[in-house]
Amino acid sequence: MPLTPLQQEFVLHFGEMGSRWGINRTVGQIYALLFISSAPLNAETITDALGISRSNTSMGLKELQSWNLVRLKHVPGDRRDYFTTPEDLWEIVRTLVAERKKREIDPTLTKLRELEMQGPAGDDYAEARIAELREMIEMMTGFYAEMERLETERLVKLMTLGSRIAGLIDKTGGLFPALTKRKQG
Amino acid sequence: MPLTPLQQEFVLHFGEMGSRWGINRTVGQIYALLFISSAPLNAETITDALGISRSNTSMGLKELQSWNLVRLKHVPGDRRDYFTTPEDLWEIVRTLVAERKKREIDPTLTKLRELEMQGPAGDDYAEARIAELREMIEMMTGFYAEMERLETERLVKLMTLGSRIAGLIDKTGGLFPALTKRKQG
DNA sequence: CTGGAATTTCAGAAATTTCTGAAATCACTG
DNA sequence: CAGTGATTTCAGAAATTTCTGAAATTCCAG
Repeated sequence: MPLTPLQQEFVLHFGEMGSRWGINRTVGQIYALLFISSAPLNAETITDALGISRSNTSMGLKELQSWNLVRLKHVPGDRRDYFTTPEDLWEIVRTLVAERKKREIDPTLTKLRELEMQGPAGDDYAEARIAELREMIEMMTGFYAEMERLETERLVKLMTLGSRIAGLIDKTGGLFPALTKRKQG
Repeated sequence: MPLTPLQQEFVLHFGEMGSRWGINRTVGQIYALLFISSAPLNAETITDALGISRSNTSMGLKELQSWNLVRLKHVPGDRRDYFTTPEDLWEIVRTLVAERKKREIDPTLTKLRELEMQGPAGDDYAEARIAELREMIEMMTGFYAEMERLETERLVKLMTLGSRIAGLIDKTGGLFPALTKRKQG
C-alpha cells in the first residue's frame, strides 16, 4: 500500500520537523501517517509505507505510546496490534501540552525548588534570579492547570474572543468594577 | 573565576535539559550562566567557567543570538564583547515563545496551506484532517498574536485570574449577556 | 505442550550532531 | 598600514543518536 502524494508529503514534513519538536524523524513520520489514515494501521503496514525496518517501527510506536499520543485498537480475528491517533484534535493538543510540560518544565521547577531549599549560598543575584524564575514558572503552570480543566467548548470561546478578554481586566485591580460588583452583590 | 556550587548546579541542569529543549548542552549552559550572572560576561570568561573550547563558546553565543536570547554589551575601554540576558523575565519568555513558534509551528502551517492549495487529491480523510489541523493551528496562533500584544501587566492579571476568566464566558454565546449589553449600550 | 506469528530487545552499524584546535578573518591602536 | 588581540570559520575528531538485522520473547491456536 504505497502512500498517495499528499500523504507522502505530509509524512515527510513531519519527519523533517521531528528534530525541532524533540522527536526523531521516524517517530514524526509514524505519527503523521497514523494521523492522516482513516483506519488504524498495524506495524507491518507502517513499516512498508515508510520503508523502515520492522524494529524501528516497534521502537517508534513505543515512543509514541510513552507520549500517550497513539491509541491501540484490535481488529476482531486479527491478533496484530493496530494503532491510531485520537479523532479529536483538542485531545491531541491537550496530551501534547501535558507531556511537554512534564518533560520540559516540571524537572526544572523541581530543580529550582531544590536549589532554593539548599539555603543561602552567598550569591544574592543568582538566588534572586532563581526565585524569580521559579515564581514565573509557577504562575504559568498554575494558569495552565486552570485552563486544562476547562471543557473544550469554553477553551475555544476563550481563544476566539482573544484580546477582548483582556479588555475586561481593570489595569489596576482585577475585573472591571461593574462586573465585580455584579458578582458580589 | 570558578563557579559557586549554586551556579554550578544551575548551569549543569540547564545543560542536561538542553536536549529536551531543542538546544545542545553547551548552549544551555552558556545561557544559564549568563542568566544567573549579575554582570555581563565575555567569551573568555564563559569558556573558562564552563571548561569548553573557545570556538564552542563562539558558536554557542551565535546560536543564542539567532534566538534573540542574549544582549550584547560593551564595557568602556575594553573591546571584547560582553553578553547578558534581559533583566525582565517576561521579555525572555516572550522571546522564547516567539522563536519557538517561528521554528516549530510556522513552517508546518505554511506546509499545510501548500498542501491544501494543491487541490483535491482523492483522499478525503487526509484532506479533511489537514484542513482541521490547519484551522486549529490558526486559532491558536491567532490567540497567541492577541496575547502577544498585551502589556505584561495585563498578561499577569489574566494569568492570575485563571479560570475565573472562563466563568465570564457564556457557554452558548460570547461573553455574559449582562456585560455584552453594557458594552453595546 | 508445540508451532508459528507478532512483537520486542539489543549489539553493533550508520548517520547525525557536537566539539575542538588551527587557521583565517576582523577590527581596533599606535 | 603594521601589529595585536578578539572573534569566527571550518575540517576533522569525538560523542551521541538513530537505525538495522538477528536473536529472544510473548502469546495465542491447535
